[in-house]
This record gives sequence, C-alpha cells and structure tokens, in this order.
Amino acid sequence: MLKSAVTKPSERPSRGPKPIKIDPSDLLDAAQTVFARDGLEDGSIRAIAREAGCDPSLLYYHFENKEAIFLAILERKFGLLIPGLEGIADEYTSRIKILAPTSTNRNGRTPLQEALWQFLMVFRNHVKDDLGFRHMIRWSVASTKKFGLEEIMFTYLSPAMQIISSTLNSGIKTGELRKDINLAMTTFFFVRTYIDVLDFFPLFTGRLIQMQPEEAIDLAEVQWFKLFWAGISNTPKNLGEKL
Amino acid sequence: MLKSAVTKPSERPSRGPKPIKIDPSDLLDAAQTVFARDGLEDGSIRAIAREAGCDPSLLYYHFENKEAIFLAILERKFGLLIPGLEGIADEYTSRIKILAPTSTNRNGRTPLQEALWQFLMVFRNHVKDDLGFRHMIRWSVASTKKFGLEEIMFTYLSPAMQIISSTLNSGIKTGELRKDINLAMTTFFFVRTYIDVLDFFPLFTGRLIQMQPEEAIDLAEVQWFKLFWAGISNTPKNLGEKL
DNA sequence: TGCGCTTTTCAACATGTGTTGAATTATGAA
DNA sequence: TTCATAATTCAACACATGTTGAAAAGCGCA
Repeated sequence: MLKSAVTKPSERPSRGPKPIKIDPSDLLDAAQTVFARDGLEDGSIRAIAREAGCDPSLLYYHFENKEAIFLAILERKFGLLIPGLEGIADEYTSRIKILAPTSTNRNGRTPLQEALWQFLMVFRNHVKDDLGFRHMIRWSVASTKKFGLEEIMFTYLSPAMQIISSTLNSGIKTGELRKDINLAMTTFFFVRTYIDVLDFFPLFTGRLIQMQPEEAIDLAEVQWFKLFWAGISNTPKNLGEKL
Repeated sequence: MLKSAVTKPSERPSRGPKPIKIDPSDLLDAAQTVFARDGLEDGSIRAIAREAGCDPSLLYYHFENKEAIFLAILERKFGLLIPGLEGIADEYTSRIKILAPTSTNRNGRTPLQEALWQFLMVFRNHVKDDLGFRHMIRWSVASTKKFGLEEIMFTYLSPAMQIISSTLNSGIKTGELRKDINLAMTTFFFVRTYIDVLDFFPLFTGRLIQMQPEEAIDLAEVQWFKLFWAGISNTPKNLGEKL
C-alpha cells in the first residue's frame, strides 16, 4: 500500500512547526480563555489548542500536563496581586506618619479608609473582568481534584492577606478599629464577600435584585464597603458581651 | 453460535428487579452522596448507580436525565429552608408587639438580633454538614452548564431572602438599623459570607489561619455576626457622605 | 396457573477525553 | 550546504461518559 497515494493533491498537509514560533504565554492566554468559558474540566486540551491555533500535542511540549497549565495561569495571575497591595500599604504607612488618623482626604476618607478602599479596588481590577479566573478558583474549590490549589493559595494569598491584615492591625493601634476583631477572619470577610458578589449577582439581577448586573455590582461595592467599615470601626455603641 | 454456552454455571445472571423495590428518594440520596464527593460533572450516573446498588438505567426510569436528578436534589433540600425561616420571622413579629425593640433576652440580644442570629443558625443547620450541597451550588455557579440553577434559585431563594429582608426592614422602622442599607444586598452579604466561610476556611486552617477547621468555623460564626451587626446597626458615628 | 403491567438489568452506541510516540518540518550554527 | 536540535503535527490508544432499546424478572390479580 502506498502511503503517498493521496487523492487530494491541492491540500498541502504540513507537518512541523508553523513559520511563527508560538510563545508559551500565548498558550496560557488561550488556556485562560477556554477555562473561563468552559470551566476547568470541560475546558479541554483540544479546545485550548483550537483557541491557540495549534495542535493539542504542542501543549504537552511546553507543559507537563493539564494541571501544570492550570497552575501556570494561577501563578501568572496571582503574581500581579502582591505588588499592588504592597504599594497601597506603603503609602498608608508613610501617610499616618505625617497625618492624624482622623484626617480626611478630598473624598472624605481617613488614611485607613482610603487604604482599605484601595485594597478593594486592587481586587476589583484583578478579578472583576476576569470571570474566567474566578471560575477557575471556584471550580477548584468545589472540585475534588484540587489541582494543587492549596499550595498556590498559601504561596500567594498568604502574603496578600498578611498585608491587609497588618494594615487593619495598625488601625487597631491608632484606635480607629475595634480591638476584638480577628484579623485573619476579618480580612477574609472583606475580600471574599466582594468577590462573591461578582459571581452571584448576575444570577439574581433582574429578578431578586431588580437592577442591571453592572449597576448592581457598582452599588454592591459601595454598600459592602460601608457595611464593612461600620462593622469594624470603633463605635461607642457596642454589642452585648454575651453575644 | 450458542448464546447459552456459558463457562461459569455457578453465576446466576439475574435480569429484572431485585426483591426489594428501590424508592426514588433512595436514588436521590445516592446521587447527593456522589455529587458531594465527585462534583456535578465528575459524579457520573454509573457512580450513582453503584452507590445505590442498582443499574445505571434505573436512574433513567425514575428521572428524565442527569440534570433532572440534580434539580430534584435541590428542590428537596431548598424545600426545607423556607419553613424554618418563616417560623423565626413569625416569632420576631409577635415579640416586638409586646416587647420594646431595645429589650434583651437572657443572651443579651434584642429581638431583632435574636431573629438574625436564628436565621444564621437555620442556614448553619441547613448547609454546615452538607458539604455536598454547597459543592453542588458552587459547581453549578461556576459551570457553564447551569443545570437550571437560575430557576431553582429564584423559586426557592427568592422567598427565603424576602423573609430575611422584611425582618431587616422592620428593624429599620424601629430605628435599630441604619436607613441607608440596601435590603437585598445586605441580606445577600449576611448569608453568603457565612456559607463561604464553610468552604474556604478548611483550605486555610492550619496555615493562613492557625486553628483547627472546626474551631475556626465556630469562631468565624461569632466574628461574622458581630461584624455584620455592627455594620448595619444605627450607630451615631457615621461615615462621610462622599464615600 | 396464566397474564399484563411495573420495575430492573444488559449490552451497546456514539462521542469526547488526556496523553503519547513517532514522524515531520523549521531553525540556526558550522 | 550540512546537520543536529528545537518546535510542531499526526495518528492512535485506552478509557469514561450520558443515554437508549430491548430483554428479563418480579408482582398482583384473575
């Protein structure tokens, strides 16, 4: 049997690399797009390859397996988070050296309020338009196949929470915040609740919440920050001890 | 070719129903167990059948397809939620007719505080030990295949949120709560944040949060309620208008 | 006992998946 | 030009999945 007995001479079946070399980060882009759209387990290697315009096998040339691709995306994304938070924390530290804790800026916020708000904005910019990234996290938490998530979480989220947490702590020292809040938990509430809004509100808007998703999320942002601030700040009125 | 030329006469290949009739709700139990363990998409029909001790086809006799099984579980679970919440709301209503809003019970809570705490406890009992149920929701939210979740959410969660929401509203009327909170959103924050704790804390405990999961969750429950209450109650100290 | 209906199982189909080994082409240095 | 090596593709494997049509077994009633 002749292998070359082709019936369609017009095709030029090309095997081997395309003229333009594909950068591994392009593959990650494609993977992120696909995972965003189809989820972590439905997002197939073949779909990623289609998105990147290459053969599935190429992904195995650049990455060990599917899990490695997922982790590479997480690392790339989380890596951008820390510097943003650090900048805000540094600015806060230098501010309270020269300003009274009760002084307000042109938005009417104290240095601490401003820092917390900025923290929220960092998360906002980080995850708001990246439904895919949030879905990846959510999938990973729900899935029994954790895809190495816990390690990544610890590596990247630990310093992130540390930064926010120590900012809260200096707020306690200046007397702005209540002494009885648990730093780690409060940090968790702060960030998670906001992120949760982004995914759940679209399920509710128009019906349970009679607004458009966009305006609902914008309003939720403010509502949440107000509630959170009122919740942690050192108000004279206090709850019963026996709560 | 003889079909009956079996080599193992000791087996008695039985086709047809087993002596004991299988109740469809047993199948739902099995499905819930499997979905809990393996997730919504990895939890296969075959695995459910194995768990129930029957053939996969039997599931198609009692349910239209996999999605129908998922929805049936949700309905069964959500159906138990509303009565619990209603009972609390009714008790609150009758209490404030005879008691001052500021009166406290033996736990040091006002009627409104008590009602909100009870709401949280209903959710606690509802979802705390049902990792599987929470995972099902989380999967469903993250998945592109929503499995009819939005309809179910609206049908069952809408009245649930309505109950909590109107309790908050009467708190506003008595002057206990701030007038500027958005009822739907505040309700959402209240419930979701707590549920989120249950799933995320186990990822963090022992490392980011240096506690055992159980005690961390117990503490988070109290911390969250305190923060939430302080956040919504009508304290004299107020945030800047421009926030 | 015999019959009809309900419940359960069997066997298979079509499809999609992650992954791999070998074949192929491009690239860049000698 | 030659040739080793890097980058890419092809074809296939082994397996799991949701679903279905038909066959089998049990059950209740005459």
